[in-house]
Amino acid sequence: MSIPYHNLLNASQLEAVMFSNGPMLVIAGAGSGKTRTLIYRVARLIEDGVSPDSILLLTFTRKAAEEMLKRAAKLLDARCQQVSGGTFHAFSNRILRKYASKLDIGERFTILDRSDAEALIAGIRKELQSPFDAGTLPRKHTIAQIFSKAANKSIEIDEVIEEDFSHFTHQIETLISLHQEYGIRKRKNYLLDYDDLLLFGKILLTEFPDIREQISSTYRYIMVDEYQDTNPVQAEITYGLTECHQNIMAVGDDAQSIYAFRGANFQNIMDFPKKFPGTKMIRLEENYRSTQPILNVANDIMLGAQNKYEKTLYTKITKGDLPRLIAARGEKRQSIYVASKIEKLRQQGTPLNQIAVLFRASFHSFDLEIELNRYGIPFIKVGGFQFTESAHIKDFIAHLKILVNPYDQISWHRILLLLDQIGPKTAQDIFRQVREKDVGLDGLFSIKLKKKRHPGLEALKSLYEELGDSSKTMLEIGETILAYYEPILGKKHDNHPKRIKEIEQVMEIMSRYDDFDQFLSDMALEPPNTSVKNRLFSEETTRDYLTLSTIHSAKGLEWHSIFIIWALDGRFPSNYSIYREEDLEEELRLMYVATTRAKENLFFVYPTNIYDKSTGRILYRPSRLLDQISPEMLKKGMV
DNA sequence: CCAGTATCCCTTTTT
DNA sequence: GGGATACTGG
Repeated sequence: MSIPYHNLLNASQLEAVMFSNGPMLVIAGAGSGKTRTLIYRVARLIEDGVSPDSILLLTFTRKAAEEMLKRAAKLLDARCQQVSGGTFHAFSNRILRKYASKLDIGERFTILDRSDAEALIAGIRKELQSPFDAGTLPRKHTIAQIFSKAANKSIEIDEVIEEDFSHFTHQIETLISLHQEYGIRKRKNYLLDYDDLLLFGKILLTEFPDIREQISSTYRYIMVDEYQDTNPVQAEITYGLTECHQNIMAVGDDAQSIYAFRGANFQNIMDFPKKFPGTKMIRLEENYRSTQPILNVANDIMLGAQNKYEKTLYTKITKGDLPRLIAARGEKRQSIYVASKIEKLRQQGTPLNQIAVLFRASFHSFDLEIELNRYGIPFIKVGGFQFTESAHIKDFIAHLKILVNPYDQISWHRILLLLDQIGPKTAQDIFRQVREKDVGLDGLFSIKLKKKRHPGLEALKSLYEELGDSSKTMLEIGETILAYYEPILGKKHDNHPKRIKEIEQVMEIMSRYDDFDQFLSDMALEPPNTSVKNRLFSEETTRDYLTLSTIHSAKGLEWHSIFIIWALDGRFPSNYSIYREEDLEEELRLMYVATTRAKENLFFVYPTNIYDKSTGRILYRPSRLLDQISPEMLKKGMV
């Protein structure tokens, strides 16, 4: 073997890397070299003659998978890049396209993102909302949340409502029929939401033994990263994938489970050895990332949790500065403190790409972004609103989507509402006609309406006439659509040059694809997620960016210096999550994840004298999640 | 049946 | 500060 594994890995890591066949569970504390272990195992398997395309690496984001395989390739050779990797959703999407006929879902189905799903729900909601109802139905956002929770936890709608939304119990009947109708409509029009991808993927693997065998003979070695954040459906998929050969390596850390809100259950980790008898258990506890003072704080934070496995992180890096807890008088001072401190760190030689500012919710960084601009500090922001969710991008993409799936009701609706003199009723009528004719996009050309002239509709017809009868490349199609859309955009928004630029960026991404199906899937499942860029610096002039990120999006990453802002009681944890024990524990784990991202410097910063609208109180106390930290382990300050 | 305006409510995290 | 809803005029 060419790689000197035993020189490069500690005993437990080595054991995991050398393990070959059968089930293995690696419980890996934060910073314990979990990613490293996965990478080395990929390399080791390939070096031992396992074919790279028989390995499947399931991770939380595509980026994580790509990053790992790139590192594996560096370690061994380019073969590692042939390993299949991605999210459960992306993997399900792949097998569903291939075996669509089995489930009768149409291989060119459309993936509904969250707002598409909500739009579909809103339509049905309107139809169902009768004047005889006692109250109004929950808003579309809430309804989608209920449906999604049911799907992800594999339970019924009424259970979810009784457990988490008991104030809607009186509307359970209506919500159940709304859910049924939602399912019918998706099926009829070849639409799948995020949850359907997993659900149908699971069905494929559990109810069709022949397909399960085909798939498992392709993928002989399954690796699942972040297993603590899988939900019951994903667990079923894992079981299905490995039933024939039992070659499964799951890696996770119960203390870092932060996705319970979407059905994840770290019970999956506990159940693993029961589900796979003879599981090899390996624990990685030595931390290679952070200094001991940082780990002390992290360990103390977890003291507050009831539901956990006793575990204490330790490191050989005993020296280091004490983490700081800074009170700032007001949000502005918080922003100024953070920005100036970052500037100072940069002057002392820490590159910006080694610094991150983390926060609980995406809007927490708004004020800081202004301050960073003032200081001329370039940054990228990860998490929160994606630019693919903004209206103009969705409009543009909708025009492409109906080329692939002409019965995509949501996209039709979007496109038609852009036109003058067409509102919800007319749009619905047009879609109904297209759908009933059942001749694909051609249905558009024989629409009959009461009004004689519809200039907008005529323009739309000629757009699709142009797109229909030629052998245009993807890019040319995009340009044609943009040319059509630009005047519409101009009428709707004042800042349309900026929006056009963003659409051009999307076309740039599109030009790297060979077919629309893949492009559209990726836009829904793995959109480019670095949204806001500091406009003072274009991408070309500097590669050194500060990172602003939600804690959720920072999972698995590390930086030299970390600032956790809005560490204010009432914001993190928010007032919503302090009532239920399990909610509060998830916040605690979230704080734990945030602190363990830091290698050398850690700053908790909170503004004081913040008026809270929802309670009418003034917030001034540091986060209760920090209460368990012994006073001597933090250096306190005020600015 | 569309489009514009006034009013009330809630405000997380992601595939 | 945005979204859903209700109401009004065309």
